[in-house]
Amino acid sequence: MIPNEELTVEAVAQHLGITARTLHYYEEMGLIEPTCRTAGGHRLYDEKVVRKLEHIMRLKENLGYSLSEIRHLLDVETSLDGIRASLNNRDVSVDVRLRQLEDAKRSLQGLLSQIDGKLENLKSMQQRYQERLNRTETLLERLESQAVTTNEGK
Amino acid sequence: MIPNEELTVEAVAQHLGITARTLHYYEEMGLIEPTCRTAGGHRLYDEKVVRKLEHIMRLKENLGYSLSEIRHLLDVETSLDGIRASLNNRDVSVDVRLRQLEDAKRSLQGLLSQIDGKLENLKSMQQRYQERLNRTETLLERLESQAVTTNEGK
DNA sequence: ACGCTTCCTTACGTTGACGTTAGGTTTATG
DNA sequence: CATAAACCTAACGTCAACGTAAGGAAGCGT
Repeated sequence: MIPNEELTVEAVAQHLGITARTLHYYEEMGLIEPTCRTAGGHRLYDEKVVRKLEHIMRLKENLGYSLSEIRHLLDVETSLDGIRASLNNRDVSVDVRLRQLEDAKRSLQGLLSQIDGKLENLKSMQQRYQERLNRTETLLERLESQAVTTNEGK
Repeated sequence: MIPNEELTVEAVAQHLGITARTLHYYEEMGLIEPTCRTAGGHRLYDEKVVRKLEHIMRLKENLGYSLSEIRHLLDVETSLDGIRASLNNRDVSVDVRLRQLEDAKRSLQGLLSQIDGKLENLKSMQQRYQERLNRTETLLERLESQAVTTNEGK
């Protein structure tokens, strides 16, 4: 994959297994932006947006987040990056940055505790269904051997 | 919690943090059934249904399953229980049972691989956000000490 | 230059999972 | 036994997350 390649909307959509409409919708919702447009107005994306979209899809599919919740999280992340980038900028007061950082911390902690909860739930479900599968497999083997002997008896 | 207690629709809903409408809807979709009705037609549930509902909610919230997917899974589970219960019933042919068992096995394997995938995804997300939180916390501490010294200098 | 595909914007349609009335019945309680 | 609270069925409303269609412009291969 060539870096800085400019991808059309269909290219991105196909790569991610979604549709162009979804990209447009995410743009409407303020989740993504095309990196640039052609003279005629066609959208062009780059690798960075693709990674962001993969991130969005993980948040959706693994945590069941709504698009507005995802937007909030992305805002938190970019806010953090912004603070990091402007650390030696005297124009931003320390107080403002402290508030932003504490908001970000709370958001991240909330997210992490949700992830922890999901992990626990998933592990117990995994165990439960693994046991069920094991029982099913032993039962299946018993019935298979029974079917064989039945056929042999013919 | 007294076993075999008969719970009204509101009691169940409150216990689970959902609404009566949701219970009715799940009944419409074939996910649950009240264990019985009063003479006047009011629904009554027992502990078993409550556990089933908790199971349903886990499938929804942790795996993002739709109600029809959940219905399918529940059907598989009851089918398995049915086979187990009628093992010494000669009326059911071995062939039929074998097919049902193999279907069930496939469904369970699919579910388990989905769970595995989610677990992996969640773990990597957990790591990513944990690192982000750590960086945020160290940054916060740095800024806090900075704010303190600034105030001291006044 | 021309045809075909891709993309644009705008706008209405759809689907799942409930929420919300409405009008009438049942059940619990003083 | 009356009456308020909970419940019933049936039906329409809602919201997020897209799907789909229309009419026109842009890109591109030859």
